[in-house]
Amino acid sequence: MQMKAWVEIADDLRGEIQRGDYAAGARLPSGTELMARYGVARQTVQNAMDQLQAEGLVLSVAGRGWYVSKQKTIVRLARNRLSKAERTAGRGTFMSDAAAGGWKPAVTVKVDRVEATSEIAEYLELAPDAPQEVVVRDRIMRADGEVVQLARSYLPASIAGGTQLEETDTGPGGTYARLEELGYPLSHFTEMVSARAPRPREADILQVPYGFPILNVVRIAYSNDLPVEVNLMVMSSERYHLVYQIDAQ
Amino acid sequence: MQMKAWVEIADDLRGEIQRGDYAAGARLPSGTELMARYGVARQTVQNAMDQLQAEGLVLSVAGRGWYVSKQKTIVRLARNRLSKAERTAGRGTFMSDAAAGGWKPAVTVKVDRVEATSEIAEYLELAPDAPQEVVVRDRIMRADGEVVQLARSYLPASIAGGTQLEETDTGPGGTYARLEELGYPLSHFTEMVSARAPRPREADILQVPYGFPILNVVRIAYSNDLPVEVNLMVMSSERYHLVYQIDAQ
DNA sequence: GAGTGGTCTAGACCACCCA
DNA sequence: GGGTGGTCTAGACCACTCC
Repeated sequence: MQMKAWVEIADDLRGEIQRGDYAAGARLPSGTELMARYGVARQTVQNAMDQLQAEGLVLSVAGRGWYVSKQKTIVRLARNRLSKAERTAGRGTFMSDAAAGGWKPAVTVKVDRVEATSEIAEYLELAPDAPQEVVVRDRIMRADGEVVQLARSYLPASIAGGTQLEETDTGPGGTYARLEELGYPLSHFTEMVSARAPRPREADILQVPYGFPILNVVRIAYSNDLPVEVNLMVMSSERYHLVYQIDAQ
Repeated sequence: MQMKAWVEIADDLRGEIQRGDYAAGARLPSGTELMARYGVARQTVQNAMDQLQAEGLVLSVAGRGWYVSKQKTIVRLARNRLSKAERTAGRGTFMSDAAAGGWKPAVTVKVDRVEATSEIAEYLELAPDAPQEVVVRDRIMRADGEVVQLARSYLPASIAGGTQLEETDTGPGGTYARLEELGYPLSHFTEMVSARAPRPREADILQVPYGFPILNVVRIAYSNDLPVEVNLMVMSSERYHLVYQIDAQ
């Protein structure tokens, strides 16, 4: 009936999970059992389970079995995480989320200085004849020890060069607080959200299954229509749900 | 060196594509060629290509070959797509996007009336003792004939029942214009964005490869803190990039 | 008819877990 | 040591495209 055998198996198991036949955390039938039940080869069962993992329903534990994944506490990005109030309260956005979500944040930072790629130059609206040097802040964010986000920020060297923005620790309130002190009051941000499969390297770092999609966010910070920072973020879609509020005007 | 053979192949080809060895639209080496080049089995090459497809870099054409996917025109959702100006101009949000993007929109609609699930009741903040009946508007959106978005809206029957919101055609300005006429001026919207692998059925409808992630958006429309509509949207992450603007306050 | 991508099978090997 | 998930191979069949 079905064109693809593994689709039928995945549909069956998904239905059973959603109907509550298997509770969260429960162990699913083993590969050998499923091979017998459906009369298919090992790889076909594997394909079905890969699909359910990519959907976020199932978690595999090597040497033990497949388990119905528990609903992880989702991390919400509220509107006011970018508010001036949070900055003056001395919190960066990630710390702000952590405080709201109740988990223990940790960040490792690496700072560098490079020539902007054409993509970055475009985001920062650097004129072709202007200096193309940018400060790069590379960050790995952890929640309760687990890697949940990779972020890479670029700031024009003409603004950030030689300031605390080139130190690993940007101090209370983070990058945005320092930018405002340097005479660049922030007016607004744009965030562009997209999704894609992780590169194998990203999947390893974020500790997500290979097919599991990641969210890609490009945030640009503006000071009166002048772009002062662009931040490329990659996060596990299992851990993050992004929330935005829009006025109806 | 690499643990997984297909990861190495995928990394190689990704590098070659990004370095520009293969232009957009160009044909990649065939399966037989890659099997010979890397000394691996057919399935291993297939796995590598599946990965590159999920990343959105490669497109397969059955019976012809693998091609570097062209950068599709991205559909941007600007802030003012939900603005009052667009509504009074007689445009729904999808029509608004179409006008901005320059493509030909088409929508098929199915309307129904059902009991709210617990998820929907929660979004609409329906009290347990209040009537749970909701009007469901099921929509398939096409851009230039291609399916790009599935949307399912729920409105409390106490608001939408017996009105034009239960017709397939909601008239100029769409659902939101009618809600305002019915005495529910819109104050703001919340959008919650997440990503996941499509269910096989969704992948077929949206015409995306199986591993290719989809964006999941839950939009709630509020009239002075009263939720009047919840809209569950599913869209191909290949076609959609979501843009939000946030004030720095 | 030859070549292509896509799917499935049978069998093998590995790393891991648990009794 | 036996069971588990994960990966790879060799070979087969199918649908499709192009000549």
